Amino acid sequence: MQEKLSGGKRIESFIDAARISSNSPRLMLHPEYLDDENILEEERAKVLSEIFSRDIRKKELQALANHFAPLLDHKASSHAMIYGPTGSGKTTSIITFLESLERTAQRENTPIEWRLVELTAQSTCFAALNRIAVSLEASRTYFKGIPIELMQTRIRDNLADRRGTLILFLDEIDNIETDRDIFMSYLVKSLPRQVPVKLFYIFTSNRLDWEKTLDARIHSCLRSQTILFTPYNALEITEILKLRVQKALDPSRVDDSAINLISALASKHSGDARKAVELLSKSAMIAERNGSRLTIKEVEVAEKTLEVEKTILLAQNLPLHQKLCLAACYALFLRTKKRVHSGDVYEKYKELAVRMNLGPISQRRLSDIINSLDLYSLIRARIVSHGRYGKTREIENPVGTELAARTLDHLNRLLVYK
DNA sequence: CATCCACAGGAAAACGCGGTTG
DNA sequence: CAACCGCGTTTTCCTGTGGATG
Repeated sequence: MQEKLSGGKRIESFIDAARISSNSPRLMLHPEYLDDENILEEERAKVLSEIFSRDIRKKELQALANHFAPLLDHKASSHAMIYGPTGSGKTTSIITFLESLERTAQRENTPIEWRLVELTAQSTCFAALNRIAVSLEASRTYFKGIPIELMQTRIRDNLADRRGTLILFLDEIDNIETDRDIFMSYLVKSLPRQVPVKLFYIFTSNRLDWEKTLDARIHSCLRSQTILFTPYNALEITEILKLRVQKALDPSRVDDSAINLISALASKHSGDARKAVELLSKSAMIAERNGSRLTIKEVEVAEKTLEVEKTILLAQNLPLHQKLCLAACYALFLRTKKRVHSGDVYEKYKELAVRMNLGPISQRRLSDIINSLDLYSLIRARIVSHGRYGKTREIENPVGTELAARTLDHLNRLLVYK
């Protein structure tokens, strides 16, 4: 009885607290401005144009304009190759630019069209052609199993009645893993000859050396202008964040020092604006929950929780064998502390696989899995030679003991052992 | 200096899947 | 329906290699 009463009282106090905090002055007035995924298209454009009007990315936009302006006067131009790390505003800048270009062209009655082809996930030559076809006709996706030539005819037929100029914007071209030479040579050499429309491409890539990985003959055909996007510096990120604060939050409840900390963290780490906004969003959520202002303290907490959440989310969405591999690594880290070797990981992995009644995977493939986990920064692997005692990968724990233990715990609950 | 460990990672073959075609 | 197709994945087979050790 006593228990029940106090339990009931506790809940009542929760409700009261919730009412107080929902009635107290709010920090997040328009949270949708902190979420790039769910923001309305036109609002997004507005926010972006404000960013650009503040002279951010001016140099890059100018370069794009210089490159494509001749098209308006029916002069020749060439393809554009655009490099820059993630979150440096490549995609958004280019889309904004192309929209403006299209508008200008319409005013002058010069038909210029453009299409965005997103190659977000890693894919193949076939999948990429598929996406191009889809972006051209906005109809069904074709599945694998049909010959690649048919795919190419599809694209060609679709372009056959087009005239004027078409700009194809292939975002993150380096995601094409297999047969990129075939793909590129088709785009650059064959296709333009088969269709009446004037074709130009814009490629973006995170990796600076992407062009050099191409076959030399294609490379020489692809006479292209290169434009570089440098990562945002702390000042620019501060500008971007301030804009978001104005749009989404109550600026009087946000400390300048907090914003400065976020941009310092983001610019030091990667110059990735998306990450900065994400951190701002998380900090604001924490501040809102505590009913307090957004200060340095909230940012610090947010950074910590963001790291934990991301690691665990990443781990639980991994394919089965990668989960097992990760579990094996973390288990070894917790037992032996420092470095472990790939052979040890394979043994441990096999043990786990047998416990789960699974046929274990070959060592060759585990080697690739270790590489991919390294790519996600869940482990750090590097090749080290121990001379007489062989050459192996040494695997270290970059996330810290505590987080590894928590992730492992999470994984163990997810995986059903015999 | 040659040796040889303990793997890395490339190449090719084998497999399985989701699809089309006759 | 079977036969077939091309893709992506996995296995098998293999050659390559940095450097401590004898």
